[in-house]
Amino acid sequence: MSHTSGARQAQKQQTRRALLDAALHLLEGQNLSSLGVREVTREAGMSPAGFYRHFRDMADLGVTLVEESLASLHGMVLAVLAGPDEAEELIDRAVDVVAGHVREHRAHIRFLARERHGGVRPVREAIGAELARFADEVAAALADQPASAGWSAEDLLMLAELYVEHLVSTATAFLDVPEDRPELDLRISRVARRQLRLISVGRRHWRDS
Amino acid sequence: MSHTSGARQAQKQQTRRALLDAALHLLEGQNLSSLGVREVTREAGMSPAGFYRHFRDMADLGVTLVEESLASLHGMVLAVLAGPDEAEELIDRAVDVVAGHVREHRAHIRFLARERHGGVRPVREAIGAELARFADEVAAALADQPASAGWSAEDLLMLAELYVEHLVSTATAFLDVPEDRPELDLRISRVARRQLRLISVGRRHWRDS
DNA sequence: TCATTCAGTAAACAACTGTTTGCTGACTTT
DNA sequence: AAAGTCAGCAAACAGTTGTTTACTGAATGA
Repeated sequence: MSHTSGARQAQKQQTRRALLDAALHLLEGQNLSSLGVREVTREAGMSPAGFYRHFRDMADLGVTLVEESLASLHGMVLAVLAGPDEAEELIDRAVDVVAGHVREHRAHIRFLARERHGGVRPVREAIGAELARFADEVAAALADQPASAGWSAEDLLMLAELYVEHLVSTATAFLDVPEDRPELDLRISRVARRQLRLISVGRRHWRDS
Repeated sequence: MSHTSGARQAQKQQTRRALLDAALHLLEGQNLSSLGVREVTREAGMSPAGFYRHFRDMADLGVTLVEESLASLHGMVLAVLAGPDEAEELIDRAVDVVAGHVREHRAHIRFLARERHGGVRPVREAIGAELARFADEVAAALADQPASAGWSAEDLLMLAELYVEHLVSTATAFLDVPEDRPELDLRISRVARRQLRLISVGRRHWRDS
């Protein structure tokens, strides 16, 4: 077994990163299914053949990007859940965290939105599976809240899925804001907060049909 | 001005349709940004040059597909809204209509889901603009319901956007069901109904914070 | 020090791409 | 019946593509 750190491995990781960054950059303007090996290596400043020292093919690189993107997204979900239990505060915090996350990881989030239903099967499935995992985590967190007393596991999951779906759609809404109209961010935040509040009202009155 | 019907125009429309169908078929497995002119004409059984008698380029064909797809989707939205006012019935009806629509227009709906955040700007924008129009229509329909008494226009729109977003995500959930697991449709319907019910509970208790 | 490993390269492969050109022949108009 | 229109075609254009091959030379391990 070879060491993972050495001048050798370090160099390799560095050009691997260059490939991933080049791909991520190019993917801001196109889909993974139209991204070419030569295109990426050209952008990364290396020869086409070098690509195959790191990835089997483009779908392989895509799956790696999914893992990266979802790792940061996962951090965000945990950050939201770790907040206060009180509904109002939690909602404000959640929307702010999403807005900040999109601002700081634009390319990754765009990639996820674009490839979630995109034309590359393994990538699509990796995203779907991970979003399902998020929903499970959210459901588990909800179960710990006092407001969930008397809720069935099934209903908790359906609520969690509603939250995750809302999170995703809010994130993509932020994404679609043109660079020159940053004031739209405020409207998105306001609407998202109200929608979450409405859902939380529904949650509070769920039992008395 | 030439007649729109004549043996001439009829033939033209027919091969135009063949091109659109061929594209729609190929787009089940890839993104518009990777779809080639030659690929489409080959599938449609004609020569590459013929393509340009009908479309300026692929993005142009894509926008045409958006119009088609959204026309049928629009019909669906109207069908949902035209139902009974009573919440419970309306929810059941809405979910059934979505399920049926996805079953009957799979390729169109998949295309919309795939290109909504896809890499072809004009297509993306056409979809976004039309979804916004749907939200406006839903908001207008909501305004006519007695349950909306005392609601501001802004809140009605935020509720309508929540509904539209939920409709879209339900439709894509149906899409992702593998051909050999049709029993999953039932779970999706059940969850979607409960989520809509929860939202409608929130709506009913919205005013008393 | 010397042999080995291996990330990155240059070159070549056949196959593919979008688009333009001039043409043909069936339809349409006069 | 003659003249005109125009959808679809074959061929050619200059590129591009993914992938394999044999190679180089610096980092590694003995």
